[in-house]
Amino acid sequence: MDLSRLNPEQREAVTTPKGPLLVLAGAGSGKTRVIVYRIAWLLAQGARPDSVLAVTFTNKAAQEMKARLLRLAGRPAEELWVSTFHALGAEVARKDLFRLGWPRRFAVADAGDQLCLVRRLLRAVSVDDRALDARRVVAAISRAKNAGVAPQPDAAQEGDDYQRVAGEVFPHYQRALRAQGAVDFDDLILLPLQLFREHPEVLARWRRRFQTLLVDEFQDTNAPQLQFVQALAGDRRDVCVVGDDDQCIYSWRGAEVRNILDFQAHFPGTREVVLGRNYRSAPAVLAAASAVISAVPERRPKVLVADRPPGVPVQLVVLPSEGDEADWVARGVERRLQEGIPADEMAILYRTNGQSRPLEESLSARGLPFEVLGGTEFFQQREVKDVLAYLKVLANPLDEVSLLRIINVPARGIGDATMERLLAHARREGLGVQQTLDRAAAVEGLAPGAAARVEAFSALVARMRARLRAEPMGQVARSLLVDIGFAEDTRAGSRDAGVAQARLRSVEGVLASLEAYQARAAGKADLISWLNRLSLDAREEEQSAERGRVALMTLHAAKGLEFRVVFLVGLEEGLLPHAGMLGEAPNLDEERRLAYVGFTRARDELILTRAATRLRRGREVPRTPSRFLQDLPVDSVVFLDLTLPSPPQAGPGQPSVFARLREQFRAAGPEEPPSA
DNA sequence: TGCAATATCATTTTT
DNA sequence: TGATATTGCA
Repeated sequence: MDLSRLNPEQREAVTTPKGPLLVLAGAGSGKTRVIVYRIAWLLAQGARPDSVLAVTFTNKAAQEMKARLLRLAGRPAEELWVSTFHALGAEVARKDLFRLGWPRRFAVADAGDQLCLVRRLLRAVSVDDRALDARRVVAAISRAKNAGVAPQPDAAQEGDDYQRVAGEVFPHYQRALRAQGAVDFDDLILLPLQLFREHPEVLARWRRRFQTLLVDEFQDTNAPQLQFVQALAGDRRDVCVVGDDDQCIYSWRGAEVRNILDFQAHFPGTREVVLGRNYRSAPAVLAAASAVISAVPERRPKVLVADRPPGVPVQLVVLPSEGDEADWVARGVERRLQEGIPADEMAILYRTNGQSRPLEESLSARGLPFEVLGGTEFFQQREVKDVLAYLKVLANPLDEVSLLRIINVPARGIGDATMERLLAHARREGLGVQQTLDRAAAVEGLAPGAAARVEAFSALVARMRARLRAEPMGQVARSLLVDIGFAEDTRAGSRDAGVAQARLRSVEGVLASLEAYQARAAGKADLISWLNRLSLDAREEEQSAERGRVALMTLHAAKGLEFRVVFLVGLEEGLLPHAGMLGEAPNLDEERRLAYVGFTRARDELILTRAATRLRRGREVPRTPSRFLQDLPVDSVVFLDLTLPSPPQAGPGQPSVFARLREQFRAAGPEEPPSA
């Protein structure tokens, strides 16, 4: 085992004997390297590869880690279990969830399913759903579940309507999920925990299976995830966790920085190693990043020591509009490509997914190779959702949410009135929706024509399910879409032939992914596992496949990655830091950590941009520079103002740093101070 | 019931 | 602005 490429701290972390170990690793200090080497070292010490479990936060990180392990440790690494919390939870659930009353093949409800379900329940509970944002109800339910508390209807907190509504809907929500044989994302952690509690033999089995645990990005774990780790670790307590409190960016999802800061308390006797030498970033990048993060009050102060020769300074550029911003970034990408920097060594990062569009347009216009990572747009297209709903219905007869979605898509004469009667009948008779459909003729008050259409639909579904048992599922899916005239309907429904084409291409993408899975899984491919995989691990193919492209992604998605050149766009108030949801104060410290994560992705060059105006709801709105820019160290940053000259308006109460920026702008040429 | 015109209204991050 | 919900009409 060659440890010569590690520094003393890294070596200590890698070779610390078994037992609880906390590695506090600053950005770029070789965190992943330490985990990978430690695993290799454990194997060299005689650990069985299949007894080692490494947990990461995202699938991207898991794949990356696995690849590095294969390079370092060779064949044995194939047996290692590298997984995300949720994928691991799904695996535990898959084996034993039936003990808690779920069907053996349960489905994972994704965000869209949750939303539809909650909407339906809100209506059923007859809370006036108009005034309520179902998404916030979903969020409130999730928050309460992860806090380990059922949402309380008797709101002690009168202030929060959503908490009250969530409390009211929650029991129905849980019941409905289970009735559909489904679990949500939170359940993928919570239900295994319940299994562990109520069926000790299940826990014992998994403890026997995994002798050694390693967890990356531990600062982003929430309470149930910590419990999960504790449960698996047992008395053996051979747990190594790695993380950086400065990079905790998921507190909105219940992440507890305290999990890492109080690790000692959870695992007494923990050895601790601090990695503070930064191998990744040029000093100017590091200086900017440190300046921004050090304004966070509650953090473990740490100094990242740069280990590289000075590079180019960080650039901060102001442009007139978001279109100009995108163009300027695209030009920058083009220039660097010409200079020989590979496309996949560059990334464009932003706070929100919506910001990718102008960038995509500008890059396309120049014919530059890029890839948007992790965008949700694909799965939000109506056609994609419809097709997936069809497949879900085929896979899971209990999935009523999906059934209701597609029963009249394409329009087949089953309208609201018919559905009302069917659902009322089902409720009265205590029947499932599916059963009711099969015998629609028996439903009173239903026009014979309508009943016939319903039964025809029901027969279609039954026919497809039957074919699924004998034929490859990709083939069945295709023939289903032909049968229902999906393509024609899509074409008819969109004015523009090009748009229809694009939509059908998306659907083709879904089918292709299904067929790829089928080919990979050979004989034992089934629809439910594919769908669950899709929810757990969306877009896996694209992610690893695309090389040689500039990556576009959110700051959250960028965590754990690094690039030679990073463009971070939209450094404006309301965007970074984000304005948060109406009524809810944004967590400024978290936004700051997010900026820090973005900055520290850059190895050689960091380019920050902002636009003086941005289109918002079609209106051009003036923008204020991000407050984080005030903290940039002037001697590590060059400022560039590319807005059109206009009379400077010195607003009162401008922070003093803007005065300094203004000085620089004057010196640099055409000027325009950041507008207030 | 289905379609098209009109009104409304949005505004994070993700497993 | 552009996506979705709702309404009004055939």
